[in-house]
Parts: sequence; C-alpha cells; structure tokens
Amino acid sequence: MTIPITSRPTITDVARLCGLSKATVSKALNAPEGGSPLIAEPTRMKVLDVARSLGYRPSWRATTLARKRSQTIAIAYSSATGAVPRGVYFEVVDGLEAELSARDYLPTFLHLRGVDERVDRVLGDARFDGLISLGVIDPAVLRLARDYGLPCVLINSGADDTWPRVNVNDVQGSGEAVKHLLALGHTNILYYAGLTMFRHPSAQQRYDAYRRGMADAGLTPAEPFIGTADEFVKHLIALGDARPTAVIDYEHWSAIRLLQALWRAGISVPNDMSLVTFNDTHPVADVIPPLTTVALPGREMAKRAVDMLLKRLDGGDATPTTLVLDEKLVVRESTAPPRRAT
Amino acid sequence: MTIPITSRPTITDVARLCGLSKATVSKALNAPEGGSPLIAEPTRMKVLDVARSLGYRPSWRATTLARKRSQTIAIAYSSATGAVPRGVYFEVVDGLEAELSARDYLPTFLHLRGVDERVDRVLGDARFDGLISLGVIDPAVLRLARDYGLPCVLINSGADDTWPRVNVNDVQGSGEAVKHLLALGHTNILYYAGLTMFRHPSAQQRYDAYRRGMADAGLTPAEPFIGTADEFVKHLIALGDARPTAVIDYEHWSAIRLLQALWRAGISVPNDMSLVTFNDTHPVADVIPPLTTVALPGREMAKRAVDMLLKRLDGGDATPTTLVLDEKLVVRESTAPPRRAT
DNA sequence: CTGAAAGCGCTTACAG
DNA sequence: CTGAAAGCGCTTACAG
Repeated sequence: MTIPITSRPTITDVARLCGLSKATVSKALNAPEGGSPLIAEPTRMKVLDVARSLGYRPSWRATTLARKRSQTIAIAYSSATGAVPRGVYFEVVDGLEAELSARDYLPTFLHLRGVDERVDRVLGDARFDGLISLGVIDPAVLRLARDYGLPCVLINSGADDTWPRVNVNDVQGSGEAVKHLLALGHTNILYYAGLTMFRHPSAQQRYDAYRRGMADAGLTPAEPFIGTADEFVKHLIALGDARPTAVIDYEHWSAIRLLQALWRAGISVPNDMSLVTFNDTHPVADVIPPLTTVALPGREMAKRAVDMLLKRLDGGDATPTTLVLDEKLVVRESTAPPRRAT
Repeated sequence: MTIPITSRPTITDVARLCGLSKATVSKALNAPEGGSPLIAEPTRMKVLDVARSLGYRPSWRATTLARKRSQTIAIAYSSATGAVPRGVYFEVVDGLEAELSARDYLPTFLHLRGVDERVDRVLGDARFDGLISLGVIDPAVLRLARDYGLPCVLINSGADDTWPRVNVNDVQGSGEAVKHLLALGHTNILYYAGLTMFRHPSAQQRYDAYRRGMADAGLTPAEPFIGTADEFVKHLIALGDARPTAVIDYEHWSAIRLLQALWRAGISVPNDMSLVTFNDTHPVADVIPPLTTVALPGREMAKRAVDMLLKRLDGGDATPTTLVLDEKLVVRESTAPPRRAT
C-alpha cells in the first residue's frame, strides 16, 4: 500500500466515501475515544473505519493552520560544542523530550549560533507554540521571541528577565562541595574555573559559595584559577609545599581534562589531590577515578519547565515566577582525606 | 513593538497597505534579491518596505500548506542512551544540522522508542519532507515512511533496504586497527565486544575483520568476549601467562569503561596492555590515557546523506545507491609495543 | 446530530 | 507586470 505523497487521502476523500460532510468527519475524527454528544456513535465508528481502511492521516500542515496550534516547542540553546545540547543538559533534554511527547508536543532543537537571519525567520514564522531555552541565552533571541509573541520559559538562563524561569541553586550545591572537603579535613582548597569563568552566572555563584564556605570555616579562599588544565597543573606544581590538597572544578568536562593533566604530572587523585566537580552526567562515573560531583536535578528541571510553559499556553497564569531547585552532592572516589593531615 | 500572536500582520495587511493584491505581494516577497521579470522593481521595493515596517513574517504554517513543502527533515534514531543522539553520532548530527540549515532546511530530531502510535502519527502527518535515519533502524519505521510517501536516506543502518544509504567501511577500519597492533609487534590480541555484540552489523564486521587480519598474519583469532568490562578484566587475569598484550574494543564508551576496569585491576595501558577502539568523539582524547581509535568520517557521512536526500526531493535520480566511506586510524597513547616482546 | 460556508494565511495557474 | 479566483486540507461557528 504505497501512497505517493501526491495522493494522500484527505478528509474530503473520507467524507465522500462516507457520504458525509467534511465537518462531520472532522468532528468524528476529533471526538474522544468514548464518543461524544456532538456526534452519533455509529457515524463515528463508520468514519473511523473508512479512515483506517483508506490509510488516512490528518495533515499536520492543515491542522496547524486551522487550529492555530502547532504542538511544537522549540528547545533553544547556543553551544560551542555542537548542534545538540551535551554534557550538562543531557538529562534535561531527555526530560523535556519525554515530558513534551507525553503531552502530545514535539520538541525541535534549535541550535543558535548568534542571531542571524535564519534565527529571526524561524522564530517569526509561527512554527512553534512556545520556546524553552537552555543555559545562557542571547537577550536578542528573547527580544525576538517577545516581538513575535512566542511564549518562553528559561532554564538556567541567569538572565534577569520577565519570563518564567527554572534555575538551580548553585550557591547551595557549591556550598555542599566545600563542606564535603572541609569535613574530610582539607584546609587548602583551590577553585579551578577553566577557561570560561564567569561567562555563566553559575560559575560565579559556585565560586562565591566557595569563598563563603572557606571564610565561614576560618580559612582564606584563593582567587579562582583561570586557564587550561595544563596551565593549572603547572601552577599547582609551582606552589610547592603550599600546594592545595583539594580542588573544586566548575564543570565536569573540564574536570575530566584536569584528571588527565594531573595523571601526566604524576599527581594521584585522590591520594595527592582531591577533586570535586559539577554535573553528574556520563561519563563522570566511568573515568579514572570516578568523580565526586554535584548533581543537578535534570529531570525535575525539565518537568517544571514544561509545566510552566504548557500552563501558559493553556491560558493559565502568565506571571513570570522563578523556581530554584537544589543540587545534590554525589560522593565517589575522587575525594579522600588529605594524605598529610595536620 | 510587541505583537501578540493573535494579531500578527498577514499578507493581507501588507497588501492593503500597499494597495496591491495578495498575489502581487506574494510574488514580491518571494522574488530573488536582484529583482525578477515577474515583478516591477519599484513594486518589489515598496512591498519589502511595508512588510518590514509592519514586522511582517510569512507564516510557515500557511506557506507549508500552500507550497507542499515543509523544509523540515526528520533525523530519526532509536537510542537507549537518551533523547538525543550521542557518542558516535555527535559529528554526524553536527554535520546534518549545518548542512541542512545551509540549504534552508530545519532538522527535527526524532527519538524513536519502538513504533508506537505517536511515531505513526508524526511520520504520517506530512510534517516532514524527508527522513534521515541514524544507525540501526526498526524496519517498521521504514515501512511506515514508505506507506506515507516519506523519502528516506539511511546512515549506518546496516539494513539491506531499497533506500539510498551511506555506510562506513568497518572491515577496512577494523583491518587498520589490527594492522596497527601487528606492526607494533603484538601477536596475542583479543576482541572485546561489550554487551551488545552483533546487535549492530558494524560490530560483526569489525570482528570479522579482526579474524581475517589475524589469520592473514598467521595468528589464531580468538572468539569475541561478551560481557561487562569487569568480567572481561577478570577473564584477562584468569588467562595468566596467556594474557593478551592488546585488545580491540568495539566502541569507545565501552573502551572508557574498560580503561577504568583495567586501572582498578592494576593493569597499565599501554604498558601492560594496548587498547584500540572505534569512534573519535569527545572525550576519547581526554581520558587516561588518550585512546587510539578508528575514526568515522562523521561530517562526510552527513554531507553525503543530505546531498542524497535533497537531490531526491528536488526530483532527481531516485535509484537507491549505497555509499561506503572509509574509516581512519588515529594513533594516540593507548597503544604501544608489547612490553615483553617475543 | 449533520452540513453549508467561511476562514486559517499563504501560492499558483490563468487572464488581462 | 498585476489581480481575481481557486486551492492547499483542515476547523469552527452557525443554522437547521
């Protein structure tokens, strides 16, 4: 039964074969499974039968135009690493996809590289019912969305916008990381900020929490180290006796690279140096050694964002609220008491 | 300039303000930048001006219906690991996204978990102009696509279908891995197949090439080992003096896990054991030690697949051909000559 | 409960 | 070069 795209059966075909009007067929097709007072049950059955035998499928192109709903949500993010959200957002993306498709929406991943004509077009062409952004988002994109009347929800945007947001409690999460190291007996702890320090507000908050945690324990926090993993390790070695016994790395990919750099330098984790990082996504548990990390509640973030957006689409409360979800320390093998305890 | 979605300007608004018909406005809007003999240049300029000042954007919903083209391509894959294609397909996905958007198409990632009603609906609702599948694909999906007249191109499907395909030369790639180990002086080489052995034809071909490579060198190939990384390491240890000096792992995530298991067992890579795997995607170069691996030509695969599909959509040759692209060995630090050379 | 008509916002022959 | 009309494939008041 090959149906060339040029000759898909339409609602008109179904109507003709049923001897009914298109309007009635439409009602029958859209009536709930149990039947509806708007349509005679025998009529409904007949329409369904004919439709099935014809291999009829409603055209989304037409439905979308007529109903003013595309059941499609843009998942927008800008990423240096590629066309698809990785690392931190694996779980979030999984959650969004599951949550949306359970509610009969289809997500479209929108990889933004700046705001070019293409982005303007796709945001403005009424293809989406709404937009969920991941991570730091270009304000220009949000402006476009507003101009085009596209409702948004922001995940981890950091932006102080007027859209509903779900954020993550980096202060609390980072605080737990510090407490964990302090509890193990560390007193000399450094914060490694990678190359992209403070481009994301999370990085800033994580560092702030480190400062506070150290200060509260009567210790002096250090400036964040910014540079490549190799540079950081060189720095550590240059420190000699003042070398820290523990490091907090702002992000897990960076931590994996740092693990390698330390290994090259012959510095053993966790024997010579404890390491704790952020994000509990693959492959942090598979590296050498398995990383102690602060996990973000990815599924929960996704669920909440979808809830907020769909509620808005269904005409619910449009007051932009900000949800802040807690993070959770996952202890594995990259942290241990300092070898030469005081 | 906030335009509520309920009051987006339409082509009718533009026409009215220009004192022109919708037909003429449509022509003006769609004429090439330089102008066209079908439309007076001053008219075109005026329409463009008014459209811009109005913040007019053509509705994709309407255009798609009228033109019978959605400029949207489904990227379909089934994945146990999540909503988004990972690992092997990072590069391919990047390539597809770049290639498609350069040609004015938008990809929609379609995460398939079996063929349920949802898949049937989305494949049948004429939302896509075509479909590109990644990896092993359920024949039922392909059948649906054919029923609904949706043109497909298959990447690494392994299926012996009647759709155009781009495949990868696993026999050649795996052969290079074996040759590399032989050249280093290894004679006792094992093939580790992970847990999912032979679910994907690639795994089979890689193993076959290993067999042949060994035999050609006058060595006896071993049966593939199937099991977890821990089980495999236990097996290696049990081998005692017969323990191999090199291992080929069918896939890079598996190799990363194996690296960890070997580390726990105190077996050093590459000193005690060389390891080569497949796929050159993040983070294979960042682990301990950086992995020697057989790279797949991801960008090339993507480019070719898009070429094939769009050619087909533009009415070009529809004969299903199969393209086979070579793989390429990337030598890093997980391979070395055997310590105790014969 | 069913149907005729208009509408969603575009494009496409076809006249003129 | 411009426009009137029909059409893409649905849905939605509104009558009956």
